Amino acid sequence: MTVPPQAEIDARTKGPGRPRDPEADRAILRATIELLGEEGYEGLSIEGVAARAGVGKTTVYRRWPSKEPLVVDAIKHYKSPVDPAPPREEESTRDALVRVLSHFIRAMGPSESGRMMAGLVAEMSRNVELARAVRTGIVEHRRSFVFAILERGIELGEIRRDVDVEVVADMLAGPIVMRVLLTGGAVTPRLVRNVVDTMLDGIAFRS
Amino acid sequence: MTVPPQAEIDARTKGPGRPRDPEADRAILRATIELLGEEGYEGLSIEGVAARAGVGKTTVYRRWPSKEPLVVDAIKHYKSPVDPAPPREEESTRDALVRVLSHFIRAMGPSESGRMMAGLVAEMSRNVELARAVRTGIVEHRRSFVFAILERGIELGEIRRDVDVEVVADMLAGPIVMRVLLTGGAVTPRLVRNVVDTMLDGIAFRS
DNA sequence: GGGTTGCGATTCTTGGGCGTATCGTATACT
DNA sequence: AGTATACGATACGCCCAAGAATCGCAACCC
Repeated sequence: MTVPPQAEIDARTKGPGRPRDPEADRAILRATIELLGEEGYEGLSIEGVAARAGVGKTTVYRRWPSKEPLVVDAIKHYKSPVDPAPPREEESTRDALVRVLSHFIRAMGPSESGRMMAGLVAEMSRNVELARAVRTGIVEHRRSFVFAILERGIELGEIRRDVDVEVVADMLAGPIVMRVLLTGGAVTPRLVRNVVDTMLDGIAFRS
Repeated sequence: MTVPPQAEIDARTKGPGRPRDPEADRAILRATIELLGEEGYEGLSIEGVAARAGVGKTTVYRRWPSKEPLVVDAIKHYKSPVDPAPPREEESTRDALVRVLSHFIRAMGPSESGRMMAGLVAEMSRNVELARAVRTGIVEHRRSFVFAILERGIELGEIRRDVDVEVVADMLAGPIVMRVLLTGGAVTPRLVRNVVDTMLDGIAFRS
């Protein structure tokens, strides 16, 4: 899924005059993501974005009319550096879950999207457009990897057929999100293994 | 645990002059909580708090020097309307978990602390004092009820001894928090039962 | 009753971001 | 060459909140 920037849609690529610098688009979107993590949505200013991107305010306003469309666009273009690999043929469901969640904790690290997500949460409860962009562009994308592994596990007979994959996915990601956003607790590979094993085996005592 | 307001600590309750109106303290703290949910931490203004509380700006500044101590104090005094009842003698661990999590989804509703928590998340990643107040005053308080039930379940032999109660508590609350803060999905009693049963039984297929 | 402090309301200065306009320069099309 | 648009930089008026100061009145102590 490749989304052309609103800027490119609006920009007349034909006709006279100096063409827009595509490098400016990239620098602005990158600066927006960075500052979202550092300042949050409310604290984000167009002036700050322009300064961080090394461009003039004019260059920002020529492309985006205000903060909201800019942030929505930045989120649409945001990609984790790498997606987790699909499960290998011989890989067990447990190992695949550990692997994809380990990938997730790196992606949610403070230098990655963790701080950015925190900066967006407050505004998401007010701003429907923004919330939709985050959900479809980031949250659903990441949950889809867990869905795939769980459904494959059901096919393989390693996972019960009656489980609700959405709920299980949230139970797997929940402790990581809780720690990153709320408790500030440690997010380690050990936590991931613990979560996966607890999820597979349950907590009920069996005699 | 009762925390006297910073205002009361500072206020000279003895000596000459008109005493401070304790109703003003309560109105200010309540307005702060309300506006945190509506505007978020960044959007919260002292002027807005004074207006909502029906007091003058002077009355706020006489008690708190700035926004951060005010919000920290408001959180320290924030109490959910009611805490969940402790587990009854004959109650199963499953029923107790369903009951306490059902209580939790009400407490995290939009008219309760759900929006307030969303409004705080961004600032918590920057503001250590605020983060500590939220964690010790709200998050830990609520987790403690789940801890108690899990540890009781271990005593009763209904829960395995080797589980990590912190991780399990986050796995139980995770789907609720994820939906409230990120996905906006439905938070229903059915979800709670689903989460608890999935947690107890696990998802691994057993022949 | 005099001294002291709290009250709501209002005024004032300061600071910063918004969004527009304008500059001289750069780079494209025709 | 001529025209049109983009560029970074800057200046501008506007608005809003911070935080201090002041006012007349209220409530408490001695």
